[in-house]
Amino acid sequence: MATISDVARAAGVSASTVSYVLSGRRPISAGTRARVEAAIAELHYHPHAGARALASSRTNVLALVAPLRVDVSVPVIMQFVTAVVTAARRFSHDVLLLTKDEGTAGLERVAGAAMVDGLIVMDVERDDIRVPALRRLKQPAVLIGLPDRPGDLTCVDLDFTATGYECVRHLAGHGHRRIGLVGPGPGVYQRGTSYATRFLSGFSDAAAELGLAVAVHACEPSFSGVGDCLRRIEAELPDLSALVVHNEEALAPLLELLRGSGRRVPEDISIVAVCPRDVALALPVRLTSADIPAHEVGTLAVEMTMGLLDGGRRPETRLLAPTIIDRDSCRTLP
Amino acid sequence: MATISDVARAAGVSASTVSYVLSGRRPISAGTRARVEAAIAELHYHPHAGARALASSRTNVLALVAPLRVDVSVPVIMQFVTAVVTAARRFSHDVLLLTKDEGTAGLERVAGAAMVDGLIVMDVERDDIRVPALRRLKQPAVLIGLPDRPGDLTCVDLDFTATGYECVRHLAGHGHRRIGLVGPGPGVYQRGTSYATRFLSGFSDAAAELGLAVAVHACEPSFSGVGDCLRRIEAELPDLSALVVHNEEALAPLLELLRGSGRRVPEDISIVAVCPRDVALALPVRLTSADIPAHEVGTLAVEMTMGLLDGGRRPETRLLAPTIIDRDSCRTLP
DNA sequence: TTGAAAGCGATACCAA
DNA sequence: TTGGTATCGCTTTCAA
Repeated sequence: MATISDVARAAGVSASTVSYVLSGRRPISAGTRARVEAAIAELHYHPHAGARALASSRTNVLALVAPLRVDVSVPVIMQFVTAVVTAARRFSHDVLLLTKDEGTAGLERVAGAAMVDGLIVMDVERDDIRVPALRRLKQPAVLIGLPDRPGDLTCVDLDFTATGYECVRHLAGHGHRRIGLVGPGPGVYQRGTSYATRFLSGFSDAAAELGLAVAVHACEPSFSGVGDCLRRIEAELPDLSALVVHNEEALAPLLELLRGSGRRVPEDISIVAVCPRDVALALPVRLTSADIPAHEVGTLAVEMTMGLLDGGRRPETRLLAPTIIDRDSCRTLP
Repeated sequence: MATISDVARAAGVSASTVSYVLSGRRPISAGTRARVEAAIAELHYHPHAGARALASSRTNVLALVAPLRVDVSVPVIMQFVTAVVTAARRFSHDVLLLTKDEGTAGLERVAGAAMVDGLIVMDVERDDIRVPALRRLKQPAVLIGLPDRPGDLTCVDLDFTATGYECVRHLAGHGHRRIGLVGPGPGVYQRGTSYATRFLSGFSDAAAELGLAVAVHACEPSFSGVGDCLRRIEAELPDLSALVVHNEEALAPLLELLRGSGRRVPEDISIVAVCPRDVALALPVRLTSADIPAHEVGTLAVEMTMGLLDGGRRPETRLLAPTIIDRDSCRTLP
C-alpha cells in the first residue's frame, strides 16, 4: 500500500503538504494541489485509518448499539440502523455495530480503545445501567429513547407520551368511548423499556381526561398471543369499539383473527396502529396510524452526535411531535 | 487515557513487557504478570486501537456488507447480521456495517484505509461487480452467496439448487404432480441475485426429471402482489395441488388470501416454504419448510474469514445441504 | 505557500 | 525472563 511519503515523493512535495491537501486545513497553490491529487489517484492512495486515528485522535467511526435479538420489531430496528448508517456516511463516518447483549462492557471496550468518535444507543430502558457508563466516557453519546434520568446525555425519540395521548384523542374525536390497548410484549414492559411506559402514560392520561373506558394488555407477538390478549381485553371491556395497537408484530395476526371471527375493520371495530408508514400500508387494510419516524430519528441521532463532536451543540433532549395519519381503519361513530 | 507507558511505569517494567503480557507472545514470570495486570486494572488501561493497528497491521474489525434497503426479507437479513456480529465477538473482532448501496467504493474505502482485517459480503449477485473488486483487496473476503465466477474467493451459503430440488421431491413424494412456485420479488430476479436463480434451476430440474407440471412466477410482497401471482400461477396451471413459496414476505398474505377464498391448508392445497424456522412457526399454520440456516451460515462466514486470516485455511466454496422439516402444511395425496 | 520534524501509542526485533 | 528501541503512517506545530 502506498503511504503519504510515496505520494509526497511522486508529487515532489513534502508529506505535510499532502496531508494539508487532504484536510484542507491550510491554503495550497493550485499547481501543488493538482500534482498531489494526480499522485494520489495514480498510486490509489488511501490514508491509513489507524495512523490517522493515532495522530489526530479521530477515527471517523461511530458506534451503534442495537437490540439484535429481542422482542422489538425487527423491521423497525432495521429502519433505525439503515438511517444511522446512511446519515453517518454523509458525515464521512462509518458505523461499528454492537449488540445490546454486550451491555456496558461493549461500550467501554470501543470507547476505551478509542475505536469510535461517538456512540448512539438504541432501545434504552427507564433505568438503563448503560446511562451512567456512557456518562463516564470521553466520547459523546446520543440515546435513541429517553431514560428516567438522562443527566446531561443527549436524547432523541418520538414523543411517545404525546403519541399515546393523541391516539386516544383521535379515537375520541371519532366518537369512540370504549378503547382497548394491545401493548408490546410483556418482556418490553418488564425490562422497563422507556417508550412503552411513556406511551401507556399518555394513553391513560387522555382516557382519564376524556372520561373514556379502557383496557390495557401486553401482547405476545404470535397468533395465540394475540388471541389471548384480545380475549382479555374484551373480557374486561365488552362492547369496545376501537383498538390502539402498539405492537407491529401483532398487527397481521390481529387483523386475521378479527376477520376470522367475523368482525370487519373499520365497520365493526376501529384500529389505530403505532408503526412506521410502510408497515401500516403493507397490511390488507390500510391502517390509520401514528407514525414511528425511524428514519428521521436515526438521522437526527447522527446529526446530534456530529454536533456534539464539533463542540457546536449542547446536550439536549429532543422529542418529535406525533403525526397521526388517517387511513382506512378508523370509523366515525354516529 | 492511560497509555502503555503509564502501565509500565506503574508496574515497574518496560512497555514491551506490558505488551507481551497482553499478547501472550512470550513467557512472563508469574510475579511480573501479576503486577502488570494490577496496574492495568488500576489505571483502567485499554490499548489504543489505532496505535495497535498501525504497529501490528491488524485492526480486529471485520466489515459486513448488508443489503439495508432492498426486497430481501428483513428478518432474514437481521439473522445473518446478528450471527456475524456474535460470532465475530467470539474471535475478539468487532463489525463495521456497510450498506450494499455503497457498492465497490465502500469496500475499497475500508480495505484501502486498512480499517478492517477481512470482509463478509451478503446478497451476492450472479455477476456481481464487487467480486473482481474484492479479489483486488489485500484483505480476505468471504461471500454469503455464490456468484457465477467466484474465482478464488471463499463462499458459503445454503445449497439453493439442492433446496429447490428437494422441495419438489418432497412434494412429489407426497403424491403432488402439479406444483406452483411463488418466487421472490421481480427485482430479485432482475438483479440476478444468485440464490434465486439457483433455487429455480434446482426446482425446474427436479420437475423435469419427475415429469411434473409446474408454473413459476415472481411475487411482489404485498397483498395485491401475492394475489396477482397466485392468479397467474393458477391460470397457467389449473388444479394445482401444492405451492412452493420462496418468499418470506409473501407467506402471511398468501395464507390469508387462501383462507379468504375458502381453500384450506393443507386439505385443499399444500405448501412448502423456504424460510427460517421461526418464520415457519410464527404463522397460523405451522409450515412445512426448507430451513434457511441464517445463523449457521453467518457463523461459518466468520469462522472461514478467521481461518483465512490465520493462513490456516484455503479458499473454498461451502454449500450447506438443505433440511426439509415436515410440519402441518403438506398433505399426502391419495 | 511550503518543509522539517516531533509526536501519537502500540508491536516486535535485537540484545542481554 | 526482561529491556531498549526502531518502526508503523499520519497530523500539526514551528520555522522559513
